[in-house]
Amino acid sequence: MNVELTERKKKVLRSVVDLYIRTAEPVGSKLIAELPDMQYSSATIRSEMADLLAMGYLEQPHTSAGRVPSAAGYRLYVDELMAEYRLSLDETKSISSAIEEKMQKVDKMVEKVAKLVSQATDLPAISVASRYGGATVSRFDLILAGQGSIILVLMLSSDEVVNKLIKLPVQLEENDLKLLAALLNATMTELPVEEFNQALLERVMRSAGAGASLVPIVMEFVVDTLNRQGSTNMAVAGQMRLLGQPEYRDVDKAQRLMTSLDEEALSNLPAVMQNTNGTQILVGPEHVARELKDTSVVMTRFDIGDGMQGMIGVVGPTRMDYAKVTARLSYFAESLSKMFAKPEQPQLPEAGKEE
Amino acid sequence: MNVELTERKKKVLRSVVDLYIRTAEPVGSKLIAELPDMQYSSATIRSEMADLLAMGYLEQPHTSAGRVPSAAGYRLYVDELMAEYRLSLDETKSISSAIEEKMQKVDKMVEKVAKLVSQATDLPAISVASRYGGATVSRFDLILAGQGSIILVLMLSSDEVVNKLIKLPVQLEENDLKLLAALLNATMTELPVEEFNQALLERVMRSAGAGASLVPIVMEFVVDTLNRQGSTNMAVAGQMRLLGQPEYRDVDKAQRLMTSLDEEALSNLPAVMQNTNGTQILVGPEHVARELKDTSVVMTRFDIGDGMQGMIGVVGPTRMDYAKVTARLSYFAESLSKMFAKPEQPQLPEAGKEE
DNA sequence: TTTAGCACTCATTACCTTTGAGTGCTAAGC
DNA sequence: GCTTAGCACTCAAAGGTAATGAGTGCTAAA
Repeated sequence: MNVELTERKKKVLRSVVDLYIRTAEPVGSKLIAELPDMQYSSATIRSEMADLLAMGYLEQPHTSAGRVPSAAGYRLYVDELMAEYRLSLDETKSISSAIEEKMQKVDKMVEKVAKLVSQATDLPAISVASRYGGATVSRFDLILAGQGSIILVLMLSSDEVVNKLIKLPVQLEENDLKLLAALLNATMTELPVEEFNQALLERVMRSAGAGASLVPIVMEFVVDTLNRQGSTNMAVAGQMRLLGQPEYRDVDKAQRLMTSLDEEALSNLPAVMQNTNGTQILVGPEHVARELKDTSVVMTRFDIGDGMQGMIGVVGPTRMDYAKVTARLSYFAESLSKMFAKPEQPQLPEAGKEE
Repeated sequence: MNVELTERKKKVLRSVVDLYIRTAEPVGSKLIAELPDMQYSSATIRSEMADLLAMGYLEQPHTSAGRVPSAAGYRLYVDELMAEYRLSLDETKSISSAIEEKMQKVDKMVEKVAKLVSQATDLPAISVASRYGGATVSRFDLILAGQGSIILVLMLSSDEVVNKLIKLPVQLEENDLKLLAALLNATMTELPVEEFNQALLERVMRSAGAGASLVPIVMEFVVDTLNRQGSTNMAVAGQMRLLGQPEYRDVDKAQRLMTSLDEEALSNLPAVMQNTNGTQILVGPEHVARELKDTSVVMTRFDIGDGMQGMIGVVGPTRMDYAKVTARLSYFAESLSKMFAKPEQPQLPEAGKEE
């Protein structure tokens, strides 16, 4: 359809989007004409805007109102027109120091990241972490803990360590445990989840001797853990920030969007994870989702070590400050990747420091 | 001031509150007169209501409007007038089955409970868990995990088990670890957090031999863990549900309340924890908090085993269905207490079940 | 090709009127 | 002496109309 926009048209379009992002009000020709670096009169702007309207880049809420960017307009804006937003030193600093505070476990981390991103962008944020490879157990340990309690420690291929306290009616000796641990290590390490079946259970139990009654419990826990590992972990934070946006003064609208977030986001994101890995922007109706029409999503991937990848994103009105949001999100992703790249520096002896 | 209310006045007051809770609209004399078990005419009701107004139990938004309960009116209502709400079988079932799904760790649990409570009451909910006694380490274990990695396993006095993967540049033998573990168990168990000081560190390091470089790392982790154990854990969920309430159609109001929740709740709750341990209801201006005027809080304690106590509560408009909310909350608290009372039933061998 | 000018459109706002729910008071009834 | 019917009065909410003004489209001149 349209071959190419003239430079002037682009300039006008950019101005419209910029202004609309700032004010959330339809922008008129006069306003643009008064912009410092705009050398044409409002009449000229008017005719340019009429063209842009015809081309589908702008929309008109009603006859005598200013113009508003259409979805296509936003698309063009984010793809070509948008000025790079340069993060100020303050901004990078506050993001970095926020991330600095060590994140403990992965599931906790996901929540914290969501919260931080939401804070940094003043929009609702989503954070997802998921493993691509299935983890396996790389090592079993059994520790006797007194009064018939046993601690089961699993070390996973992902270098994570999980444990479970098992209270057994049976009395077991230190030696029984050693034997059982050896057996488990011999038969159950490096196995993907799928292979933990009834057959394996029976085979192992037969050789287990005194500790046989422990085996099913161990297996259940292993399967549980590996499944949990494989699953996706996601968190939403700062939903309330939507209310700060003028387009969601309508409570019903805000509510509808927010309730759809939990389920909706989930179904959308896998698709994105497989695609490009820069920052991705979904504008309005491009969504698969049903009623997120005047809503946009900006998201970025980041690397976590150990076979995991993460994604952070924000949700907001189509009229959001894409430049700023993108910049902050990217910086966030970068910082996170960096942080995970040097995990748990071989720590130098230094005690008593607290978060 | 007022000595006692006549039965009839009480009946009228109860009707006003009941109706207002249902409709969120000022209630007029005619409406009450038409109530099935009300044997007086609207004129009589009117004069009774005038009295109640004078006594401060009712308020009048404007001259020609119906009446609305005042804070004092709500207070009287929840203290004396409120009819017990009987949970239906359906309700108890859905609450129970929601809780049934095992909650893993305490911090995860807090969030889950908040979510469940919010769901059950359709209001924003808070959930807090905190330990009263300081935990101690009751057992140390060190496990060699290949490539210079060591797994440190702590068993706490609360029966929780935590671990940490330590990557050390130094190479340590199985035997070194055994010795170190024995040393740690001899010197660092049963100690409250406060005693982990520089002196202890130095003393232990002196006797540690080959594993000396590990000691500071272990200690840092221990201190960290014990502090975390002592700290309060709290979660807020379902903030968005506020928007469903007509009094918070005003977005600004909802937003103000919600932002104040995070900090405010924190400062309020300790006070309550120490007080009564039934269900407690804070009505409107009784709050310590600043701008929670037409907001009430209903909360209940519940027992977690192992030196912990929990609290669940909801936040909502003063006009909330106290009876229903209280009933559900109490049932929740009971179920939770019960669940924690029989933790981790000595499990019978049974494998392959998943959540 | 650009711009000034002007008639026109239409959402928003302000202002006024109407409506009706609900009250307070008084006088009659039980 | 309670209770209740009746009635004038109040006032928020709803509806309807007019004024306002931002912004447009078009035309004619520069």
